[in-house]
Amino acid sequence: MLDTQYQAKDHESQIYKLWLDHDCFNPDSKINQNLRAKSKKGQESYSVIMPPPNANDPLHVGHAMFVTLEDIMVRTARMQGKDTVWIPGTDHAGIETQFVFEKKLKKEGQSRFNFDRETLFKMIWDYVGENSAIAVDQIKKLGASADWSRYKFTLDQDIVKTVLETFTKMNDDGLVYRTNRLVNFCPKCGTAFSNLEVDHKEQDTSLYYIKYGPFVLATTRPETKFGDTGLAVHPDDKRYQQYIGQEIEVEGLNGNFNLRVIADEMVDPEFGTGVVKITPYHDFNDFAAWQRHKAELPEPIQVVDFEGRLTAAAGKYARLKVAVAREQIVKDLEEKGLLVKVDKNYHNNLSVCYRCGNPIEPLPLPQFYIKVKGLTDAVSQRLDQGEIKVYGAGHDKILRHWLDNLEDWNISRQIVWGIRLPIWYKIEENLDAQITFIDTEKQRVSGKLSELLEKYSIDEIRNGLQNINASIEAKYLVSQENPGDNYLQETDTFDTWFSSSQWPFVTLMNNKPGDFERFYPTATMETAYDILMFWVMRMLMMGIYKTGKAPFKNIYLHGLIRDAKGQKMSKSKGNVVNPMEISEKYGTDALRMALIIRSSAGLDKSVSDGDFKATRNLSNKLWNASRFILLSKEENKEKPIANCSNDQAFEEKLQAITKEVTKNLESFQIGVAADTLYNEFWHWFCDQCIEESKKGLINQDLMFKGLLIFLKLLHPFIPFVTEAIWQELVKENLVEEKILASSAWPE
RNA sequence: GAGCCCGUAGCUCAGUUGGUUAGAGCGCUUCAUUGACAUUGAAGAGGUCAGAGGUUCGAGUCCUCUCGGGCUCACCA
Repeated sequence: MLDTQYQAKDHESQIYKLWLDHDCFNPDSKINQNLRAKSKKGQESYSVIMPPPNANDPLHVGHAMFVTLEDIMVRTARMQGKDTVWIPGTDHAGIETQFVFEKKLKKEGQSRFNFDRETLFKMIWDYVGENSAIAVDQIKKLGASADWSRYKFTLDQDIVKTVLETFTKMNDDGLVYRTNRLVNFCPKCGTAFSNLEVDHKEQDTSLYYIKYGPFVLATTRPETKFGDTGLAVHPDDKRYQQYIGQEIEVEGLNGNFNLRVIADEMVDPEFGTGVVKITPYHDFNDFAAWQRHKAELPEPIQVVDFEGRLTAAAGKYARLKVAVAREQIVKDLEEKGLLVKVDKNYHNNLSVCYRCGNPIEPLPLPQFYIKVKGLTDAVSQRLDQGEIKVYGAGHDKILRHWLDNLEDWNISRQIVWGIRLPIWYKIEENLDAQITFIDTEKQRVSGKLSELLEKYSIDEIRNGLQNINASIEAKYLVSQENPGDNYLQETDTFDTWFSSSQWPFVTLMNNKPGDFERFYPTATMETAYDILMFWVMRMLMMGIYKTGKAPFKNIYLHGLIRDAKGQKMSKSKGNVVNPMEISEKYGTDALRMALIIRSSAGLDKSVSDGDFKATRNLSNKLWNASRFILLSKEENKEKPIANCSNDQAFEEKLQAITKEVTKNLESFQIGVAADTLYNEFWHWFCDQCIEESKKGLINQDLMFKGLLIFLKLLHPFIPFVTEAIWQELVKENLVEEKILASSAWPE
C-alpha cells in the first residue's frame, strides 16, 4: 500500500528508467504501435524538434520551461495516439563555447594564439565531450519524453554534411557573396558578429570639440582621427557653403594634412558644430557616406586593428590600445591647443559585444554574406497565408518587422569552434593573402603568403594555420571536398545560427530512414521569445528555402522566468533558480507544474519558493486521493455496485473537464489547462466528490474511474507522480494499460 | 525617435470569437479534524479590473486618448 506522503526522490529515476525500458518515447516501439493501432488518430504525425541546448552547459530554469512545455505537448499527442516523436539534440554553440574554453585556457596561462586551428578545435572537442553528458542527463531528469535513439549533435558528421550541402546550394543559387564591409568586430573575442549579436549600452562619455583648420568639430572618438578622409557638412548649412568641395589644411598630431569638405544630408546642422569628420573604416555612417561620395574622397584608412590597437597609420600612437590612445591623444591635442572644449556629460549608446560586454569596433573585413530578401519574403508570404501560426503576445508583429527590415546575413565567424566554410583559395591565385600560422618551432608567424612561401613549405603553413585573410578580390572555390594540395581552406567558420537554422530538417534527414517524409514539417516549434529572430526566423527562412515547406506549423514562444519580485534572474543578483535544486527539493513534477501553471504564451512569469511548495502539495494530494480511493475500493470489494444520486452529475462534469482540458491543450492554452486541472482535481474531485462518496452519494467504482481520468489528464504535466500511482494500480491488477505514458487519452 | 507588451485581491498572476454573483496560488482572520492527505478541511475578509471617453441590450475583454512600468529596434558624429 502507498505511503502517507509522496516522496518524489524515491520514484523519479526509477520511473524514467521504466519508460526507457519500455521504449515509450520511440514512435517505433511496440507499445506505441499498439497504442496507435487502437487510435483514430494513428495516422496523424506529430513531431517536435527540441531546441538544442549548449552541449556542455548546465541547464537553467529557461531550459526547464521549454522541456516542460514541449513534454506536455508531446506526451498529450502520444497518448492521443498520434505518431509522435520529439527529437533531442545539443548545440556546439560556437562563440559561447569557445569563449568559455578560452577563459579556461587563460587560467592555465595559455591563449588561443598559441595553437593552430586544428589543435584548438580538437581541444575544444575533447572539452565538450567531457561535459556533454551534463545537459542530456538534466533534460532526462526533467522528465523529457524525447526519443534518445534519435539524438543529434550539431557537429555530427552527417549533420555537417547536410549543412554544407545547403550552403553549396545557396552558393549555386547566387545567394552567397563575399564583400568588404564594416563588420561588428569584438577585438576581445576576435570575431565579427551579425547585427543581432550586438548589444547597446547607455553610457556617459565625453564629446570632444577639436579644431580642424577653419572648423571646430565634435567627436566621441578622437583616436580615429588618423583615419579621417574628409569632412562633411549639411548641404544647406549657410555657415559652411564656401567650403563645400574645397580642400582644407588641418593641423594634426602627426603633422599637417588635407581634407576635402563634402555636403551630405546625414549631417545634422544642429548637433555639435554641424561639421563631421568622415572616418569610413570605423563608423557605419561614415562608411555609407564614403560610398555615396567615393568620387570626391580618397581610399579609407584603417586606424584600429583587429586586436583593438591603433595601426601604423596612427604614427607614434601605433600599437596603443584604443582607450589608452584616446587619453593620450586628447592630452596631446590639448597641449597643441587643438582641443577647444570637452562636454563630459555626453550621453549615448555604446555598441558592446553581447558575449563579453567589451566595446564593438566597426572594422573593415571581407566576409561571406547571404542575401536574405528572397528568403524573408517567402516567410512573410507563408505568414500571410496563415500557414504558420505564432503564439506569444505580440511577437508575431515583431517577427514581421524583422522580416521586412532584415539586412544581409554575415555568416563568417573568426573562431575555430564551428563548421569551417567550404571555401578554398588556390594558392597561386592568392599569393597576396595575409596568413597567420604556428611554425614547427611553435612560433606565431604572420605575413603575406608569397613572402612566407620563400621561407616555409606550404604543408608547414597548412598544418599550423591559424588564420587566412584573403584579399578583397580573392578568387575562391566552393567545395565540400578538398580540391587539392594547391588550395588552402578558408579559416572562418559558420555563424552557429547558420547550422541551427537548419535544425528541423537536418535532424530528420539524417535520422532513421523515412523520418523526414514521416515527420516533416514538424508540428510546433516551442522556444523562448528572446531567440525569435536569431533562430526561429532563420529556421523559417532556411526551411522554406531548402524543403519548400515551412519547418513547423505552429510557433509557441514562452516568456522568461523571473524571481518572486519579477526581476530578471542573473548570477550577479544571486536570484537564480537552479532547476536541479528545485527538482531535488520538491520533485520534478512540482518544478514543472509551478513553471507552467497560469503561464501565458509570450509573457514572463515570476516564480518563488511558495509556488513550488504549492505544486509539490498537489503531487501529495493526488497521491493521497489515490490512496483513499484504493483503500475504499478494497473495503467495498464484496459489496454490489449501486447507483448513487450524484453519479450522473459526476460523470457529466468529468466529461466536461476532459473536453475542456483537451481543448485548452490543443489550442496552446497550456497554463489554463494546468490551472483547470489543478482546481477541478483538488477542489472538485477531492474536496467535493470524495466527501460525497464517503456519504454514499457517488459510487465508489465511479470514483475510481474518475481517478484514472485525472491521472491521464494530469500525466503530461506531472508525469512522475501520475506514473508512480499508475504502477501501483498495475501491481494490483486494476488497469489494463501497463504504462501510463503510453496509455490512451480519455475522450 | 519607432514598435511591441503589461497595468485585475496585500504579493505573484490566470481570465482566446464581449454574456449570469471577476478566479487561483501565497499571505491574512475564524473554526474544524481518528474512513486519504496538517504538504488537510470549512467559512470568511480583501477588487469602482490604472484613469477618462466611446461602441454595445451588455465591456476586465473591442476602439480612442492620458498616465505608469517593462522590452526591443534605430539613433547625432
